[in-house]
Amino acid sequence: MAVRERLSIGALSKRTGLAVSAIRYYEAQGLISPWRNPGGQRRYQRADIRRLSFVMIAQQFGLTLPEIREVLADLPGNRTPTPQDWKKISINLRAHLDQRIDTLMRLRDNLDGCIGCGCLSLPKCALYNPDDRAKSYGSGPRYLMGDAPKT
Amino acid sequence: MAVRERLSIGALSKRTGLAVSAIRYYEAQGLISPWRNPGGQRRYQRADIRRLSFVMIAQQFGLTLPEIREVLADLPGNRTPTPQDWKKISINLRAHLDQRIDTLMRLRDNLDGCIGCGCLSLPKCALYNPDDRAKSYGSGPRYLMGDAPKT
DNA sequence: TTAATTTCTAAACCTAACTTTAGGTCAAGG
DNA sequence: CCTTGACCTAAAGTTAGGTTTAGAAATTAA
Repeated sequence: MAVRERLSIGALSKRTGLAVSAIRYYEAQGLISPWRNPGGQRRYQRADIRRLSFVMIAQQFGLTLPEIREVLADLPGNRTPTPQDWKKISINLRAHLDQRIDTLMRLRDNLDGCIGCGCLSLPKCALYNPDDRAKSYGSGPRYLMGDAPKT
Repeated sequence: MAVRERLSIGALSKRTGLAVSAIRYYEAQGLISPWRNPGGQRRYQRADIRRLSFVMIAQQFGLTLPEIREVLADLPGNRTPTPQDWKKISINLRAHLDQRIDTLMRLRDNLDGCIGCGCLSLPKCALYNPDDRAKSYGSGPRYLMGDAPKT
């Protein structure tokens, strides 16, 4: 409730390590909603430090910003995650992570079977399994990722 | 040596599943170097099917196109990998993959230790370890990835 | 021989997640 | 009061890995 509860964007930047421009960008993406002081400058609560920390951690787990926004939006009153919220969320993050690890480990197993084979035959080689490709826009040939080109 | 050894870009596209535009793009990135017929059209060898297969597989291992180019460039005569080359290369790819898996597994271990904690304190939380961040341009706050912004 | 495919180049566009820039406003210290 | 330094917005730029488009030339099929 004290005056120092209200952080400027620069102060929040220092506390979280995020660039000021990144914080504004997250706002544009609907991840955080500060209010404004009479002069039009953004003012944040202390809880927003945790909110942004959550965003950064969730990114490490491979969530996109829209996905993170949804997780946050599902919290009652769109609040910053409490320890109780965090418990539920982290179980989901773990599933996310497990899947990524699993995919990579299968790839590794296949590689072990292929060392020395060198066939690189696309129809036959277990190493080339499009189903296992990490799905992401902007990386890797999209054609093979289920997004066929026009011609 | 027969005439059918010389593939057009469309034929190569069908054999590899890559879009024609992707093949041209790889050429611009120095991953493949076809010669031209009298009319100026690209002509490829059969070995180029394997070369592109290698590119696709290496991408799954998380190598960037410049990295793949270097691997290929290290081969004598910049040739397409033979089974012998492949053996050496695949041992390197495995190390690459092991590291990625290791990073994710450490993240998972930390998450397990944190479920129910919910502190989300950046200075203290093991979940927030910038060293473990996947390094990639265009994703994630660059500031924390060692690429400090101007202001 | 003509029509239909392919192919060619160069440049613009796409996504995600930001950063940079330009031109102006606000706030705090001396 | 005045000068910094922090902040504001909107738009454009960045990166990787491609795709799309436009207009022209080559090739193939009928």
